[in-house]
Amino acid sequence: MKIFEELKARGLLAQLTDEDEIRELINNGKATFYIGFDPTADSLHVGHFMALCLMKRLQMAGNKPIALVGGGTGMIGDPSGRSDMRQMMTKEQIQHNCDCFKEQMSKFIDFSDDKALLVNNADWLLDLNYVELLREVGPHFSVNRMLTAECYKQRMEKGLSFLEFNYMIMQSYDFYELFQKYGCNMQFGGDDQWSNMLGGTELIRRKLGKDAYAMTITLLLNSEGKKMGKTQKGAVWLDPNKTSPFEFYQYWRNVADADVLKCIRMLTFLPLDQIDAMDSWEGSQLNQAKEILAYELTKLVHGEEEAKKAQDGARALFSTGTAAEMPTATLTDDDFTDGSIDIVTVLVKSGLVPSKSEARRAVEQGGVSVDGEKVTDIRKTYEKDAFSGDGKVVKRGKKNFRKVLV
RNA sequence: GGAUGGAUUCCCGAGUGGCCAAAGGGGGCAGACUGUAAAUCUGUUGGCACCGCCUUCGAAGGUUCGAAUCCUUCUCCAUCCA
Repeated sequence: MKIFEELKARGLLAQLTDEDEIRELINNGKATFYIGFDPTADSLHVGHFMALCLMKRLQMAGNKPIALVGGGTGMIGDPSGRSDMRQMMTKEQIQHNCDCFKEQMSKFIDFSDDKALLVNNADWLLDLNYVELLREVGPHFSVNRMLTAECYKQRMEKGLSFLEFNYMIMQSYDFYELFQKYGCNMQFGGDDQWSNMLGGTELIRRKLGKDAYAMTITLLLNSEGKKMGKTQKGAVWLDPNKTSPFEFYQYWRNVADADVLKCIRMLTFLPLDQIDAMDSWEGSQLNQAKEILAYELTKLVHGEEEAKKAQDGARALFSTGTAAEMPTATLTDDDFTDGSIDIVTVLVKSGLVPSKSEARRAVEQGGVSVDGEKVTDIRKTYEKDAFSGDGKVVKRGKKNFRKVLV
């Protein structure tokens, strides 16, 4: 099976400008393609991960990827699919985020020997002259048509600033620039980028009279239609300091039944026939598929060793309630009064709850246990010695554990 | 620049002088049931020294015994006019 067919079978392809041409190019390793990453945070997240995997797959098939970090476009902020304006970032922030991106990307993509490129659009966008740019590309964009673009739809109701309106032009200019400089003939990206990407192919056609192609990846949505990779606390990050391998593992271990196979298909590198075999799994067997998903993804992002640790930790934790692998918290002398500490304070200090009120509530509702024993009295106290040695395993709810040491 | 309407707790959205830490819904959290799933049911959802106190209803002032509610100024947003 060729790469194009594989991508299709995995359900990764959303929209394409010219299916036959794109198939021809990528199946024969003739594509030089780029994917843009806007530096909105100091770490990549799951959404970026899909794009990186796509790059990797295509690179393995002999195509040349260009990873573009949006040091320039980040100054503007992409309005696509957003209902309000992004907070403006300072140049320093953007630069910092770009640096972080570069480091994380190099773990996935092989940039050696010119096999892939890493560029920053700040290098050409920041020096543009306003009037010159207007004259150069302005005539090729129809405002009427831009306004009907899907990516502005939500903003047409709530208001769209001129700043953000220009995002599409900047992104189009990127493609135009890369096309000329590196012979980049394709752009890939998330499905929400479709209109921005088309802007680029149009610009190239009008300015240079040449063809370039665009293709989007399906957005990873769960069965409820929400974007995956988000938790209550925010995104699931690829940076182990922001989302620990254990948390990362747990996120995927806990996906809904309806979403497991889709995730395995779209995110992992497991062979398709193996995935097809899982298609008929149900019940507890399907539960195993979640373990596979979690393990495979953790392995891809954090390496085999971390994946093993996370898996062993999780298994032990949910079967016996004890394990070496779990987040720890250390109490200091200041946390104890007269050598003892109450359960409410333990919960807060360990980071299991954000406030004492919530701690109290958790205990009162029977959601707290220490070393497997349910705690129901909010006045329960512990001596300092109790935490010495291996410490105590404190649990809030079903899935929140913390080993508390002294 | 002018006119009108609006800004309420995580989100949506009631509340138009005391009964308001603020209805209702969503979401979150916890419990039961389970498969670390979904659905369902129950409880809970500002903080703390928790039958009490403190801080919250865009911001700052003011009226009042008492304000999310009334007045003044300001900021931001939406719609219409220019």
